[in-house]
Amino acid sequence: MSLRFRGNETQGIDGKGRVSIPADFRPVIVSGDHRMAQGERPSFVIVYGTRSQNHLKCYTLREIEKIEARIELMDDGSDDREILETIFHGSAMTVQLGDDGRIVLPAKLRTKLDLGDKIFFIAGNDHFKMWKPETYDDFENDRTDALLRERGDRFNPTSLLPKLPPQAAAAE
Amino acid sequence: MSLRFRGNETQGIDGKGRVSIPADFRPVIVSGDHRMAQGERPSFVIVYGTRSQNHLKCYTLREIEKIEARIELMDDGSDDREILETIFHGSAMTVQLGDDGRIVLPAKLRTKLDLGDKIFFIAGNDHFKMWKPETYDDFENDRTDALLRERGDRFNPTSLLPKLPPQAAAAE
DNA sequence: AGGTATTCCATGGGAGATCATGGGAAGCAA
DNA sequence: TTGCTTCCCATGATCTCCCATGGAATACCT
Repeated sequence: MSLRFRGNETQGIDGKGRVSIPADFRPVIVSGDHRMAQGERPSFVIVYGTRSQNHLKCYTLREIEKIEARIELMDDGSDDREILETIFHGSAMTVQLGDDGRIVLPAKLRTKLDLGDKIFFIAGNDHFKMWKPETYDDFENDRTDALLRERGDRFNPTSLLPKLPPQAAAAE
Repeated sequence: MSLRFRGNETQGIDGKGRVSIPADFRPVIVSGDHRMAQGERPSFVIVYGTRSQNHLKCYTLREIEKIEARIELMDDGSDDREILETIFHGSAMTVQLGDDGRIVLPAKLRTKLDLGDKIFFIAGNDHFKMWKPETYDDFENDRTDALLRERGDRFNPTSLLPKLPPQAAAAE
């Protein structure tokens, strides 16, 4: 099992569009970058997606390659495959971390998210997301809270988890 | 069967946010940490959850990975999965035990729980929880008592336990 | 049993490393 | 040139790591 992204963080964006990647995320990016051995600096992939996507989704090189492999399993020329190729190939970019752990967020993306001088990072399973803080609060945070609330006071999210298949549980 | 957390304890928080993990919990954390072999120090994961969560839930690495594996069984992009990812990936952090058995509780979490200079630990099954002592008294202690009371005077909690399936009971 | 040594534990402080962030100079493109 | 990008250096603030202390609990000795 490889390193995972964990946690969330708000970081500043300076006048040059530079953003510090949260320090906790950096080792994960490094460990997901196979090319590093050749003296390159660690990099990862930002998927900005279609017009309606209001956040950026970031994958390690290893993870994005897994996704690409899954796309290649799909039927050539199918609509579904086209959609995924447009998102993951056509609307994505590779960025490099500087020695100081920062990236430059291109003006195009800052405009797309309507970013000010702050950006919000939050870890997912195999990726992390970057949001305009206000957008996250309005859409995501409130939505999660609402979803939790509508299940009632005593609701324990852990109860949503499916059971592990018996042999996997035993392997532990 | 691995070691389990047991008991409860109130510990101090010093000016730097340092907290001694109860000595009884430490061997359990160590035994749940696979990476230890590589010379790392024992670590575990604190899940602090969404705004409404008024305590911290702490899992060994082994246990959190079980949870992550269960999340991965869920449908990509479903609401339920999003909630769990937000909680277990987006609102969690890995902490390392120092040689002296302490962790640093970041200011962010101390603020979230409104902690003073004391913190209350209580063991669960595969995890332990950390509470602001006063909050625990107000919410949890009272709640458990109330739940017990509403079952009547003679109620014996052990009667809630399901029976072990016969072969598992024998294996023990 | 009484007293003493030893270990483990909780807690505190200081030096050095890491991190977020800012600015200037050098390279590049229009 | 003019504007933009990349690289390098600088600076507080915070966080880590290491060392020190005193107390409690346990083991040990006589």
